[in-house]
Order: sequence, then C-alpha cells, then structure tokens
Amino acid sequence: MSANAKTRAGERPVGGGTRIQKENRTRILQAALDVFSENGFHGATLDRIASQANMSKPNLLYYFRNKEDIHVALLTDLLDVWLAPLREMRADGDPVQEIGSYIRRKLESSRSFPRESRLFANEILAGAPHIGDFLQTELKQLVDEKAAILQRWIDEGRMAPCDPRHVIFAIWSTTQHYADFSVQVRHVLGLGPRDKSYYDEATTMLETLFLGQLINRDVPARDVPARDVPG
Amino acid sequence: MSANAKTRAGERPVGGGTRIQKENRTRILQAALDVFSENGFHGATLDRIASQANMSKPNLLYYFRNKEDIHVALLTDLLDVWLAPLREMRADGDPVQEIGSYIRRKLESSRSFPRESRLFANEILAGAPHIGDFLQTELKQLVDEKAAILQRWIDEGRMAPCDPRHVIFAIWSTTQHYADFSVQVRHVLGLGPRDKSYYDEATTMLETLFLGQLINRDVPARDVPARDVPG
DNA sequence: TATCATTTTTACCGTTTGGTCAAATATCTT
DNA sequence: AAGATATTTGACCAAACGGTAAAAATGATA
Repeated sequence: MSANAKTRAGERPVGGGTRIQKENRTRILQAALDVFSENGFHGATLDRIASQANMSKPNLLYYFRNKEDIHVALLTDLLDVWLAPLREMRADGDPVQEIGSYIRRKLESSRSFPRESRLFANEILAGAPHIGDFLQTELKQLVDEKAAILQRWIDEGRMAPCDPRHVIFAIWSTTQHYADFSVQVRHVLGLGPRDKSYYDEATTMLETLFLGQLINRDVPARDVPARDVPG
Repeated sequence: MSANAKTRAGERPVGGGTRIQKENRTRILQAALDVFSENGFHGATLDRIASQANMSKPNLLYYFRNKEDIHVALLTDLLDVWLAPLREMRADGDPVQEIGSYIRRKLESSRSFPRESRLFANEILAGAPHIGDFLQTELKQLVDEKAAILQRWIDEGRMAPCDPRHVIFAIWSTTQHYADFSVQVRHVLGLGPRDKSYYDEATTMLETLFLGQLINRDVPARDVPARDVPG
C-alpha cells in the first residue's frame, strides 16, 4: 500500500530518479549557477533562476525543496572541481616542475569555470555559512598534506623557509583573481567585456613570480645596461 | 520666501550640513559598513542597518535617499583608502625596496580595513555596477603610471620581462586575500574566529615570494643536505 | 486504451523589504 | 519665550519574494 505513494523529486531518491528528473535537475543547476554567480545568494531570485531554466517557479520547486537546497547542491558539486588541481600535486617531483604545473592547472580552472569560482568566492565572502565544515576538515586536511610536501622541499634547502600553507594561499589568490575580479582586470587592461586574452600574460607572469625569477637581485642599482628602448 | 524651505539632509547640502547631520551620517555609514560587508548589497536590509545604527528606518532615510545611496557613499569613501598604498610607490627607489614596502602597506591595509576590503570585493564580484567608471579611468590611469615604473626596472634588467600590470594584480590578490577570504584562511590554519595572528607569516612569505627568494634553483635535485628532521 | 504515477501549471498566501507621509518632537535663533 | 527650522517617529503601503495547494496535463505501463 506504499505509505509514500506520492513521490517528490525534491527528496532525491537514492537511485537518481527518472530521465526527466536528471535532465531538469541539471537544467536548473546550470541556470542557478548563472544567476547565483552573477548576483550572489541574496541577489538571486527563484523567479530569475526559473526563467533562466525556461521553467515555472513551482515546477522548479518540484525538483528542489527551496532556494538554499539549490545553492548547497551547486556548492557540493563545486568542491571536487575546486580541489582537483591541488590533489594532483606530487611529492616526487621537483619544486619548479610541481609548482609550475599547479599554477597552470589553477589558471586553467579559472578560465574554464569562472562562474564556479565566483560562486565559491561569494560563499567565502559571506562567511562560508554552508561549507564551513568542508573548510575545516576536508580542505584543511588536503592543505596540510600538500604543505608537508613543500615543507620537505624547504628542509632540503630547495625552498626558502616559510609556512608552506601561505604559499598555497598565494597560488589560490593570484589564480582565482582572474576569475573573481575579471571585471577589474579587464577594465584596468582596457579590454572588452568578454575578452580573456590576458590569461597568457598572467600565466607567464605567475610562473616567473613563483619560480623566483621575477626580481634579479644581482643587478645592483641605477645605470641601465643599454637597451634598445629609447627615452 | 525660499522656494525650498524644507531642507532634506538626504540631499547633501554643499557645506556639509549641521553637527547632527555629520554625526548621524557617520553613524549610519559605520553601521552600513558592518552590514554590507557581512551580507553583501542584496543581503543587507535597511532595517538591519538602522538597528545597527540605533536609529529608526525612516530617520535613516532622512539622511540617505535610499539604500543604493548609502552603498555608493561607502564605496566612494573607500576608493581613496584603496588607492593610497599604490600611490606611494616611488620611481626613484629600487625594486626590492619599493615592492617590499608596497606589499607591507597593502597587508597592513587588509589587516586594518577588512570590512572595506570585503565591501570592495563584493562590488567587483557583482560586476562593479557602481564603480565601473572609476576602474576604467582613475584606477587604470594610476596602474598605467605605476606599471611604467616597473617597466623601467624591467628595461634596466632588474626585473624579468613581463607585463608589470599583472605584477600589481598579483600583489592586490595575495594581500587582499587575507581580508576577503579570512574565514577560509582561519579554517585551514585551524585558528579561532577572530585570530589574525597569521599576518606575520603572510608578510614574511609574500616578501620572500615577490623578492624572488622563494625558490632556490641552485640546489639541483634529490638527496637531502642532512637536516635534523627525522622520517 | 485504461490506469496509475509523474510532471507541469494556475492561482494564491504570508512575509519581508524598500520606501513614503504626516504628525510629533527636539533644536536653534532672535 | 516664541517662532522657525531641523530631526525623529509611528503608521502605513505597494511590490517582490519564497513558498504552497490542488488541479490539469503528460508520460509510462500493462
């Protein structure tokens, strides 16, 4: 007699649901990613998400119980993508190689998933109300693990002594900057609203920076060693 | 006969207004800074701002015509503070000195004005709807000007060839990270909710990084030069 | 094709929110 | 103290918002 005859897609049946449910879920999440990443949680409305998904609001609420559930679903999906580049860092490589390729992976991630990056940034800025747990457990664990690799390199004299976790912070901030603050980057560089051409320059610069070749301390001071630049 | 007998504080009289007006304006702006920086523009409500300022909502709206005006007023005040550290960069110093002290100023700014930093970050994340002009004109101009100084150092062979504007971006992102993403930083480091002790480590690390001493490429590979770390 | 579960829509509700208005109160000036 | 001006408040409003209920439509199944 099935006490729960009336199924509700919003309750996430274990098996994943019907074909229509899967389709509509992803449609909703795609639309929600657009709207949340552009307006933040409070700036986003169910009406806008629904219309972006070509769907009525009650229909949307048939698949997700409420606004927060959509947000949490997006964040949860996000975390794997977010962790992936760091997970790939190997202990048996050398610093130049490993840090260089980590930077490239992170920049590529910013270029490919700017909406996800902004969603994450918004959540952190708001005080991480939904993923505080994740930060304190899973993320902290991974960072500690990878920081130990860097610490090893420090002990070997291949890196300067410093808290390696801050090195990771620096890579996060510089690379994500190009997704989260892209408006500022483009305005300062004088680029158009969709122009992402700065990523190549950014890659060059960040590799140079993190591989310790930005500043040449051997050139003492003053007096230019004749360059072909006039003026 | 004075066609405008009824004065409205919200219309910003040129002279600055009465004593009470000045007091209440700053009270409101302080409260609004708290609320906006914690919840973003859409997450903030006039009721919360008013109660934070120990003031009724209609009274608040006597001093500012609407919510957006408060936000714009905060942003406008902010921009000077935001630009100050970069403005101080001198052309006649040397790279190590100038970049080092710029980083320290920026970090100090993050530590002292985290709410302002988050307000700014929120505005950029939202697409800079209110300060797009500022970014394209005033900020771009200043960056171009200071980038020219860095370019000079590059031409002199004292810095690696790269787009110096991206160097500035890197300094912005790494330093502001400690204000905007402080929740993440604290959770990963395992610190309490108000602990800012990480700023010293951050300063050390960022100076090392930007002054090109993070990685020692002279130490070739493998085989540890005997350290007192077991395992 | 009849039956049943799933999906979608229409109409609606209670609350919150940004904002107004007119009256009441405080402050300043003479 | 009186009058004018500046400030504060309580009552209120329309729109937007998150969310619900129930019926209608669609799809699956036998």
